[in-house]
Amino acid sequence: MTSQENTGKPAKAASRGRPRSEETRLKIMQATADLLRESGMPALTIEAVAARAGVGKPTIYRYWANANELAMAALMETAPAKPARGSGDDALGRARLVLYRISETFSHATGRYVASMLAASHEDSEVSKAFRSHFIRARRDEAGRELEAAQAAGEVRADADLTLALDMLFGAVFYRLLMHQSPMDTAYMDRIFDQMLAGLRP
Amino acid sequence: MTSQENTGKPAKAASRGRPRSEETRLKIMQATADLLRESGMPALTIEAVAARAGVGKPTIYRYWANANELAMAALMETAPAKPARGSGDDALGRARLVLYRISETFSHATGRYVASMLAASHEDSEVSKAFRSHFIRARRDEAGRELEAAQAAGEVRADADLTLALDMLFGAVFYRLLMHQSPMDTAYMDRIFDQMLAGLRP
DNA sequence: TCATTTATGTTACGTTACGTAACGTAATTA
DNA sequence: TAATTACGTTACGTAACGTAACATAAATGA
Repeated sequence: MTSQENTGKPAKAASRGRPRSEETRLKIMQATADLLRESGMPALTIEAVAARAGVGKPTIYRYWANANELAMAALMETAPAKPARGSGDDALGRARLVLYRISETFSHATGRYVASMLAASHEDSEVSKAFRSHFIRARRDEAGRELEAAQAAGEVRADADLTLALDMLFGAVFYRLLMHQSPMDTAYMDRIFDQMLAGLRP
Repeated sequence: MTSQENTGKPAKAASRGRPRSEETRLKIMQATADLLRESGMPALTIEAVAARAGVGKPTIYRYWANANELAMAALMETAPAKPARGSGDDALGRARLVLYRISETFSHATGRYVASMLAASHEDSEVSKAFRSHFIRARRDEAGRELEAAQAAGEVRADADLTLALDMLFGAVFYRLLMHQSPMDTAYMDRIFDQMLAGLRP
């Protein structure tokens, strides 16, 4: 059994032998997150993580295929993308909140890593897919549901292309973040959102 | 003199000693582009490039600081982002052409590398800046000029925020490319553009 | 209690690529 | 001809890779 397609959280089956130590897993995640925050991706070597976490190299390789996947796993735990529940009064307001939340997530220092790792990972390992889903797909779906609700309520044109609208909303955020390196604030998010609405209103 | 901030094309001064061999430079660029296309970024080691190009390692290090910069330099030569001159009848039509051209550039196999390298490079070396400018800034400015012309001609609302519009147009393209991994065709570009226009028209 | 199974840490190993230094040679200018 | 700069070759120490072998620890089932 290779370590190729492993998310770090084993499939809980096989109740037979010695169980996977959750403590060890946490130590690895913590050491990874720390190293990443302190010294960035280039410093994130398996050997450094092993040393810092006080675990053996083979233990790491058993669950993650390379430093990249390790980083993704740690970022998913460390920088959780919380759903934007709360004070939205209407569907459009809640969709706007999702965008705010996205910009929060990615504006922090570690968020930059998340963003560029998302962009750089073309391989489709389990971890890679989970990473995408965790940080993007889930947010996008959330915003999508709100836009659909808004459409049902007549606040958005019935023939509007919501998929396209989502591409443009999320696209602007990431584009500004990755290509521009410009700051993200809620004022900017509002302008994006309003601009988009101008084209969507009945 | 370190090789730190070198674009590969020396500042042509110092007519004193033996001149930089353009042939050697080309061999390095070619080998880099080939390796990148055939086996991807992980295979792009300085040693491999040196061997393939038939040059010495130190020669490469004299002009590029690392494999990343080497790749960027090669991509700038190999996958030139041509300006979208031609058959645009009006300003908006020409802006649309720029978007087409962008999607062409990035839809090809090597374009994917360009895109993810753009996203991943946060360092601000000379090469990195040139890379950004070559593939993004220049295109964006080009499209921006057309939108301004359209605005002056009254085809776009006078109070429209063009910077924002450009973020959304370009953002959608890169978002779809990098985060979605979805195909880009002119039909999609048209939908993006039309959607945006819906919010910009007087 | 004891055999079996699985996870872990340690140590060790061969391999690859790094980035630089030293040297002799080639190409150009003054 | 002397000075200068570029190039290729060889060599070196270092870092990290990824894996193998081994002994040990922790759980299960008979």
